[in-house]
Amino acid sequence: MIALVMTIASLRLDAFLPYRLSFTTNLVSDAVASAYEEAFGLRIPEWRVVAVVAEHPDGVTQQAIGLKTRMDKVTVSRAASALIDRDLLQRTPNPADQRSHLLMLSTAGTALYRAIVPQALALEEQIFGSFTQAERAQLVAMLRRIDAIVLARTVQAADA
Amino acid sequence: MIALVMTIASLRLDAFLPYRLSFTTNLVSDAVASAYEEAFGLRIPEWRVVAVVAEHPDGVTQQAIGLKTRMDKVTVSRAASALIDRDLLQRTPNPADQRSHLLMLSTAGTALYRAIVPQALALEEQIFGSFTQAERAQLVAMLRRIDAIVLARTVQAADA
DNA sequence: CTATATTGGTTGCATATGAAACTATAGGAG
DNA sequence: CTCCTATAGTTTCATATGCAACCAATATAG
Repeated sequence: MIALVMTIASLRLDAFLPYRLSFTTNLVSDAVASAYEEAFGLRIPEWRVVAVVAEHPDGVTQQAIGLKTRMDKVTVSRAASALIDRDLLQRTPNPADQRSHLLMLSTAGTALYRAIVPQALALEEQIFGSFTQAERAQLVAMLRRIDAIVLARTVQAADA
Repeated sequence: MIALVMTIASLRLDAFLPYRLSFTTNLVSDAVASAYEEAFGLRIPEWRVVAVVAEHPDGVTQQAIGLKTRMDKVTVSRAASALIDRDLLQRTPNPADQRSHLLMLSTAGTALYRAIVPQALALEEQIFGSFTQAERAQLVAMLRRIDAIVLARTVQAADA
């Protein structure tokens, strides 16, 4: 006698990778966001702009920031103007293109950045402290693999 | 002669784990969200509610859904009413507590769910197809470790 | 039993986010 | 050059999200 087993395709949300990813990220982002907000009055997009600008001592355009972080140009624009209003960021003319400016940290912005970095690293340590360096590298590698796949998929979709 | 090396704490946003996590999740969530939206007219919170309800054939309360998914009760409430408006979800009285209802899928809701699951799995396959089962398990395990740590941290903070 | 505190869920409001329209500058094509 | 198209950035508007206030039902203290 033959046993015919009908399997209905099934899914446990709890084990569904996009869900798990989102679940964890929300937890982490909330923790990070409230830490920055509380300690420095920065929102996440602002912190990101500060970080990217800090990594480009010769100045970056908003467009470059948006490209790198995949933040919407509106988000970058608002984060930048908030930072400029607080004198943490400076605009200097971009000799190569007058539509844009080069953003650099002001003295105050540099000081703020120097103050944030240790706290950011400490927070990362609090969360990932139990991960070995190998595990962290593994996690980052997997995330980057996913990035590459989804980005390729998106480009494909845009072509079609 | 002693070389004194001053190291300023430094951080590359690109290698900062909370950032990487958020970056990847945004990519994946956008892809998933547009797939569901396009194919079924569901937003992510709605899809999650459908999925959780499907896993509880005897009914679940909104509160239980919120607890499990960590979605805000407002988000759950709105997702549920949208689904009820579309006759995908039914409310039945909760004998144990008259403030809440037990949510179950309607016939149409069950049919929708059966149609979504294969697509959701296919999408997961598109994104994670190059991951072995071991790698997927590893990724999920890491994410759950992070969840546990952040949740513990949050509870601690609430106590303090 | 009442009176009070708590909890499930909804509604209202305030904020965050992104798409689309717009402005100003750049970069060709003729 | 002049015209046309494309791009950097801002503004406007529509939508998503979550906190706070609220209502109704429940649990607890006296």
